[in-house]
Amino acid sequence: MEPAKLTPKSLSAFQQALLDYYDKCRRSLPWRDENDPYRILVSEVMLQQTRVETVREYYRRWLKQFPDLQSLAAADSHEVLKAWEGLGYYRRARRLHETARVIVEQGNGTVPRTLDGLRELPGIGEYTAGAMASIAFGEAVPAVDGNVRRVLSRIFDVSDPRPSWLRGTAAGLIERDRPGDWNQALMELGATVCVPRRPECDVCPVSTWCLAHQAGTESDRPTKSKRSCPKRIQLALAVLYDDQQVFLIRRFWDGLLGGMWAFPEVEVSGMSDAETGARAAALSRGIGVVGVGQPLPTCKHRFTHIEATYHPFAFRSAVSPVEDGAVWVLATAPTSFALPTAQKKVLASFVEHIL
DNA sequence: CAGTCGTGGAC
DNA sequence: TGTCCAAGACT
Repeated sequence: MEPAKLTPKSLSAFQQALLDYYDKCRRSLPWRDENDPYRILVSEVMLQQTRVETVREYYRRWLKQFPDLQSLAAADSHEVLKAWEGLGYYRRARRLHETARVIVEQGNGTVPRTLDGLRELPGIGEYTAGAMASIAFGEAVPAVDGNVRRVLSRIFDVSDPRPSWLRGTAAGLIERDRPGDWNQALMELGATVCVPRRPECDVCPVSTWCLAHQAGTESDRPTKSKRSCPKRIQLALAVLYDDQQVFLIRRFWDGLLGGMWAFPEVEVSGMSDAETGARAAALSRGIGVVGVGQPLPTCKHRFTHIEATYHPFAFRSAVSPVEDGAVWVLATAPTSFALPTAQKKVLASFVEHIL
């Protein structure tokens, strides 16, 4: 087909081409062909900044554990966090839990049906509200995620589209009969064909109308922002143990890994090895440490904006009564305690070297 | 508004 | 190896 420009006159052909592609080629996903607002909600929150393949299994287990809004609203915070363990961005779990409680307690269990109503809920931003409103309730509103941003940036050959332009443009393209499918079709195209690197324009159903493809600029659209390099920090960490038990504390709800269980730690960036060991020992004050700390191999862990190097030390101790927010658990099976990936690494190292 | 907030996979 | 990125939200 000859190159064409996307105009009000050609819009319906563009819509038809993309929806045909979606109907024919869409991936089979557990949350597709689903009209339960709660299930749509869970999938959308899990998918925030997280790959489809990662979400699949979490989604399945989550619905088994929390089959509806009521069961989630009634759940314990730590139980919720444990179900989210390993997914990352743990504040999402807390906000999803809050949202469930708000809907059950204030909304009588009825999920808001409009974008504006959904937008009020914690953890539901412009994208998620648009996705929910269009997919679950058929409201003709845009849902601009990273995929849609890339697709529109290429179709209109805009290097750095502003959020307001994206919303307005996406709103003007919506196929009014199938808003939910339309938004998902745009995302599906971005996820499978109009991908960041080496887009497959030769099989793209809408390349005819793509200005970037016509100009040969698709690889440069949208412009990739240079992100700041992660901060490097050193952390001393204390593994207090007695027989097979280790000591964990619950992190504060605010901040990194909020609410997760972890070994006591302290930042020691720039300090000497001796000072690092001393700071690790200081972490165990008051817990009844018996001997000196045994250093474990350091391990690196990369967060989004932090490159952390952990310096773990194992201290033989004695199980003693602990206050709220601390616990002794079996090192080989800390079940029911949500542990961050980095802490699991340290725990595995401890089990291997000390136990 | 630029920074905060995880993790695993692709290349 | 490092680098980028993935159905963002919130401050």
